[in-house]
Amino acid sequence: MVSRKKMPDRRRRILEFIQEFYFENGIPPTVRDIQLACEISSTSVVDYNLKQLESAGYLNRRKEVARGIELLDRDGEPVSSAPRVQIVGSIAAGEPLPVFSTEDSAASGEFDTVEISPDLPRRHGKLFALSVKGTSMIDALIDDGDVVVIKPTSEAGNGEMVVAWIKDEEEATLKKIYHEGERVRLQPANSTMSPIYCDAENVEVRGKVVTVLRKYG
Amino acid sequence: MVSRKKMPDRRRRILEFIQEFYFENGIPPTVRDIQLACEISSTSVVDYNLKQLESAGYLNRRKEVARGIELLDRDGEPVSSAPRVQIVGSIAAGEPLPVFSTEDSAASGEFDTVEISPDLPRRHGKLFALSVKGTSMIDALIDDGDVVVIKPTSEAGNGEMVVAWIKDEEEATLKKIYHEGERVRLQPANSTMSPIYCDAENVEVRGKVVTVLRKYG
DNA sequence: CTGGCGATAGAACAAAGGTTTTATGCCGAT
DNA sequence: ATCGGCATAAAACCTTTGTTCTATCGCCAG
Repeated sequence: MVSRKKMPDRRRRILEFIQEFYFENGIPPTVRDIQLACEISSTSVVDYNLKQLESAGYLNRRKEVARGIELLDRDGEPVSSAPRVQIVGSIAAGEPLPVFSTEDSAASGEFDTVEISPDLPRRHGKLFALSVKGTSMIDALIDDGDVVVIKPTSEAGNGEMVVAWIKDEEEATLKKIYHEGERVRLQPANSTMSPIYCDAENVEVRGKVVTVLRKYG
Repeated sequence: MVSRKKMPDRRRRILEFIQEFYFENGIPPTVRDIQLACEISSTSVVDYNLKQLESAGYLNRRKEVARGIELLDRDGEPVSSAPRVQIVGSIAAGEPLPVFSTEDSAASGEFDTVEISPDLPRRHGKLFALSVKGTSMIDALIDDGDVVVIKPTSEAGNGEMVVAWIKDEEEATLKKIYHEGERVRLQPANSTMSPIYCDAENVEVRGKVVTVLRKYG
């Protein structure tokens, strides 16, 4: 994370223009596109400001490459047109959930990934995914082979679908959570199934489900 | 729609490389990037093939603009970074499905839309979506408020999840379809539900489910 | 006042990259 | 065989575009 504070009007205007241009054209603007749009008298001024923006962490510049500006998000990651999240493991009742530290997901690129809708990371930030094994989650409307996209968090409001770790059982499940005083109710999404009640101390929320991806065909 | 038939290997390779490059770098390749990657001896050959691809409707080229290649989908629309499909109506057992002509969906912009993963239109072409009302589809792992993304088609293989129109009943359902000689079995995804059997003549496939979108939180 | 610093200018350079021109090999149809 | 369309080549050509150099202006602390 880099400094993100006050910035000259013109610089801000340049940044906004880049975003707008990229959105409208699918390719980044050239230095001279920026110069024209922002009514700047010289390309060197654009270059100067781009360098500032780069060291402030707002963008990358590929050297000596036409349209080499690459916008970065607030984590310094490139704003890709097709964001992907890693499938860091699988989840199934009775089996332990793999260790997932939010941090190391950027490391090792040996995970499978799934493409997700671009507005998800915009709204929720860093995400990861779990592959669902078996039909044991069918009560939560989640089938074998589905992929659940998870936002890491240790807190969840009532009714949210969460990855809950039950310490006693060393077991992870996907359920709706309801806080009821000293205890926690883990509620399947299907009314024909009965809820599970646990001591609040015994349940640890690992993340909440943001979306489910199911592949047909 | 333009001709989409056999194409020389090299041409196909070029097209694939462009897609790959764009996906990996967020910007289109240059003529020389293509030349290098596809082991072509001259930029003019690349140019020649690009012109062919352009008139075949696979891409646009912005004249005299660096990295001016713009990929098109099979309807000739630019491949946007965040494709959206229209929610043309809702579906619920017992209620009629709204009329949806694949054509007019481009008209009137008064529909709600949902953002979808970019690779869906790449793979399936034109899509639309239906909002699911009520929990009557819960047997198919689809909850109230879910949105199903549909690829319009009148044919479906065994086991595919389809929007089926039952003529007699004037009713649309979301089920897995199995062709069994003279009749058709419409199978819920949940084993506790019984299949519906219909005369093959009485069932009309309107489209197949490509994905389900569910919003949490 | 004056040196330092951020921001702006104008102009020119040089590499990157789109386009064109001319020539050649490879068929399949006539 | 041979003519014409299709695909490939090699080499320039020239616009676009990233980069650099030098100079200026406003502001502020010392």
